[in-house]
Amino acid sequence: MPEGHTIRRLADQHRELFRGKRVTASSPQGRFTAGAALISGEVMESTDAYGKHLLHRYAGDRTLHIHLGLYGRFTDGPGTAPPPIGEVRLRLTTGDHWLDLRGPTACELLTPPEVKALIGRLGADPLRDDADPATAYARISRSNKPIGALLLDQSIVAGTGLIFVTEALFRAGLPPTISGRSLSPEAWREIWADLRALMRAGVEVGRIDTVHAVHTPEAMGRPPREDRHGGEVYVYRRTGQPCLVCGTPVRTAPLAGRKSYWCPTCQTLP
DNA sequence: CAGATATGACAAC
DNA sequence: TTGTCCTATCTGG
Repeated sequence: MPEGHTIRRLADQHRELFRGKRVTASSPQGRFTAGAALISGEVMESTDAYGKHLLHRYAGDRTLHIHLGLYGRFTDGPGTAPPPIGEVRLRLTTGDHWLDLRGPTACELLTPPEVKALIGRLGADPLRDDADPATAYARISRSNKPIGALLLDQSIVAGTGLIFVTEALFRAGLPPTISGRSLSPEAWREIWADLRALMRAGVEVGRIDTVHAVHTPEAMGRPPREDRHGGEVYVYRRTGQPCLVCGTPVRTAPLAGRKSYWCPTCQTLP
């Protein structure tokens, strides 16, 4: 669920729902009671998304910082909120709409300097116009680490997760294991532009579809297929299945504590 | 019903 | 590199 496109959509949705409104906040689960008390009754002024980090800004320089991690989810609905089901860390209500948050890695109030520090340690976000891809490439081209790990490093590129990285490397024809040092400036330009296009499409559609969302010759005429994550992909989590382009079985291997997937035929050395 | 798994990140070895 | 955390859902028995 949560790569950068999801966070951007949530920021847009929450802005639409709550900006300029006085919200009531609570923590039915009890793990954010003190924080909820501080924002309850305040007016939400704006929302923002930096990489995978979601910010709700309230009057009085109070910023709610949320990071969904691997399991975090929001649910919402119109009208009055139903009795909380499960572990609801945070509930925001206006009377017109309610919003529940479960399972986040982070749900905390930050001071302005803390917000600045948070944003400062994030790399280039393909979904933001203020992103600086040149600095990201400077880090990449200086590293011996595998490109797959570098693109997942949020201090280099922010908002990319395993699906976007895996799929962008497939589309670039590069295996996830080549070193950052071996990535040419041209290859980086192509990957950066592709990440921007793929993630923007993800924001539009609300799911990741790297096969159809951005036009590619091999995707022509292929009907969309629902995956577990709600989209369609070339190689992510398709271990052993035939590559959609050439038919070679998709391979997998550990990568920086995660899993990489690639087609050994389509993704060759630069 | 136990166990495995999940689009993430961090601390501790 | 391994372990830990946060929660829900899907699998197999």
